[in-house]
Amino acid sequence: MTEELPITTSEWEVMRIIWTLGEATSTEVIQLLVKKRDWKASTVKTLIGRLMQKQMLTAKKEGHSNIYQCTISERVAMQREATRLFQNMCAMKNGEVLAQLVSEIQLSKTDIEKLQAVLADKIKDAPDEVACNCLPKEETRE
Amino acid sequence: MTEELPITTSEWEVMRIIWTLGEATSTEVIQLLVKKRDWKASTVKTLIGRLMQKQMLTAKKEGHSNIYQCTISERVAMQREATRLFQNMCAMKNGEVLAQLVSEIQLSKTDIEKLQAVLADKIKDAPDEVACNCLPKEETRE
DNA sequence: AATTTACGTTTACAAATGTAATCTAATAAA
DNA sequence: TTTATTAGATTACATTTGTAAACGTAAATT
Repeated sequence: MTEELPITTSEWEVMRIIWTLGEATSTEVIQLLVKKRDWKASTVKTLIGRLMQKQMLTAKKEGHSNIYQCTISERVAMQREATRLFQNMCAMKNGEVLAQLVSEIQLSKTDIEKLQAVLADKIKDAPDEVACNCLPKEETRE
Repeated sequence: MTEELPITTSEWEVMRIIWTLGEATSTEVIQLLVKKRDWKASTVKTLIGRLMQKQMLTAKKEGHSNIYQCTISERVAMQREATRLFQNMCAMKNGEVLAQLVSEIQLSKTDIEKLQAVLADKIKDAPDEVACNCLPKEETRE
């Protein structure tokens, strides 16, 4: 039973650091975020505390202090956010939005090739159009 | 100076209905959301009120009641959300996440072709890899 | 005309979030 | 060993969000 508590925007900053470092002490996280976000040390401590409660982080004691690790991979967390977002938006417009997004963000050659492969496969049984799912039922404007 | 107030998840439900209908009375929105989300009429009214404050909706008087319209297009709103999301996540992993996303969501043939065109163009000057931007500066783990 | 209903506005209230100060116990420095 | 510093835990507090009831006035019904 994986917990589904959402990670907030601020908490996300903390997670990114620990994901990237693999593990980290509060001091390390604080240093980086004080620089990046201009937060007070307390703020970062609070966020770490909340992430512990949400079980997004675990800590192993190292003398007096803790070393924190993430309980979920960055990939999985990102995937969840992205999927959740698109599921809450109009299915009919997802394609266009995605196209625009793809054109905006940085992608490596490898990323692009992977995307091309996925698309080449997907186009085989793609529908001619995707219906809008913004209204419940088949309520239509009369 | 377009206002940048974020639309919350609940408010988003209201917007989707009005976007789809083009314009709508509170009664219409209430009917649909009571059905879809099981909210009380009051709740929907509150959300409409907040969206008015955030200037995401405008109203034209029609007798006693109002007819609401969105001040921003669904496409643009979706685009913003999607862009904002990806900008807050690891640039290095965006590609993989996107690939997974593309494989999961519904896309029409046309959508796919559009994506393919974007990618074909983009691959020309794509970098070999995209750097992780989760840490500020060039702090590296020593 | 009297009454009920509908619609917009105001008020309510708990939980989540952003941001932080303070307290306490342990460790390091003097 | 006394003192200063650190690190985690507790408390704080304003704003936003989710969810809704109550209120006042215009409109529709009786």
